[in-house]
Amino acid sequence: MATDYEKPDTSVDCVLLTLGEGGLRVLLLPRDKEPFAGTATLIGAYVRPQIDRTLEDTVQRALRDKAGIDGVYLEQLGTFGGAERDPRGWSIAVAYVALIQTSIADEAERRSGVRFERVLVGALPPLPFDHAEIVAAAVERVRAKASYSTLPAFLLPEAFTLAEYKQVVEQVTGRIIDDGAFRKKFDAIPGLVKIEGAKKGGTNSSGTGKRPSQLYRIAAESDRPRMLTRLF
Amino acid sequence: MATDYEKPDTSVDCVLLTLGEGGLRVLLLPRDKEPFAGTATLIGAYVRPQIDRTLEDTVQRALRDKAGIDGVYLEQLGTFGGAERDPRGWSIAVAYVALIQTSIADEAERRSGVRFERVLVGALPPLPFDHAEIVAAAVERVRAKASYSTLPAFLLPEAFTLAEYKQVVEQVTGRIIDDGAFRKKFDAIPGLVKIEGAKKGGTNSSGTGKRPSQLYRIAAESDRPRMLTRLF
DNA sequence: GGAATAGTGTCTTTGAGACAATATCTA
DNA sequence: TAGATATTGTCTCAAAGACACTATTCC
Repeated sequence: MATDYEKPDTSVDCVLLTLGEGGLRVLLLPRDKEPFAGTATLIGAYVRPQIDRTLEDTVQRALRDKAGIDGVYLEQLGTFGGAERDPRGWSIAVAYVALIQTSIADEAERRSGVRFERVLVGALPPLPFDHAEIVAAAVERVRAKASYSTLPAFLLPEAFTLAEYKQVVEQVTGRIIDDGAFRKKFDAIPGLVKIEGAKKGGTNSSGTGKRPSQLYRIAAESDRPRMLTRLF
Repeated sequence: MATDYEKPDTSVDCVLLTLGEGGLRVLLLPRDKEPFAGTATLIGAYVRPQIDRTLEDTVQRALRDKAGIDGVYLEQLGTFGGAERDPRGWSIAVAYVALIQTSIADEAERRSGVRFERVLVGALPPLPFDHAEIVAAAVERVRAKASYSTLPAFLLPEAFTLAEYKQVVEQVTGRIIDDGAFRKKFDAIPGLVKIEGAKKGGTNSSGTGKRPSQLYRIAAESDRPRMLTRLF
């Protein structure tokens, strides 16, 4: 034991992001305890030294226990601490971003009975504590990294087309990218590889796509996004 | 009070960086307590809810009390937590980077009697805890931001020449930049402004510079680095 | 063949880098 | 005026964006 002073409460909070109608969505769950019981919030947990060995352990435990989600891509976002952020007093929250594909969220709901509130990041309801600020930071981070890393791939299924990847980048950054330009860059991205085989149906809205398109996947050896020098 | 579980120790650690012979240097101080008493370490302090209102308060307090340094530019770096990093048990350290000009460090030493160990970031001695990892992250951060923000200005005196700024960028990034190219970009950087007046002596090693050069300073309204889209 | 999307090629413009030329100071 | 650094201008090359063109599939 290292100090005689009172210690702040320490927790983690996870901004769970996925794609949905209209773009990037945060997955929220109703709080089960006071204060703000019943209100939709980020998924979090207190750090429990007896159970967790690392901070990421705490996050994975929270996701597993509260959301039925296992082993996803995590990125530390920042730490929010102070006397004001929680009405109960001084607290520290280490915030993380998690990116999952939509089907994982669907499965989790089916298997563990949870019901996510999936809200567009641009239309957040009022959130308790400083969770609105945390979500804003998460969106900012994802937006930035969408342009210079392979992070968007973590929002997509294992196999995805170039058009789908492009659509994610466009949705997240809000910029429309020229198809030719995108394709040139895309081919050169390390960390993404072609899968031999094509895909039917196309990615368009009408559903009745014509020419099938090449599928890609994240290179096996990289379970985290590859950093690159400005792509799009 | 929010949990019945034991809480981890929570502290902040500050990577205090400055320029010196050979480039970027970390300022370390000998620890005054066990474990590792006497060993050079980062400047840190336990979070004290009774004293501090925010995490930055804790950092500023540590810098003031232990290093005699006041009100510097701070940037949160990341949070390091887990069961292994401190032999005393589970702990969390929120790490910050602080950039100061050399003269501030000199003054602090003169006024408060502390003696910094100023080590080149490329030649660190063995550091206790996970401080080596924290320093590495800090250097990485500064290196990256040197190219797309006005962060290097925080390592320089209030007034500096273009050549001095360029030298910082080169020292930090390790790349040599063409003078003409640098100048074109530099002129366009918002957040830096000309001071009407020149400077004698030049910036060269021989000391006997010839033509004086224009001085610049950080624009008054910005006490933090301006983010830009890739400069150098 | 027509419709619709996938993928390629080309042209133009922009900007970075290399480097030459000029400017301004001190001694 | 010589020497040294500051500052500007010009040329070249490569990448980015716009956009036209070809390819492949389903109906």
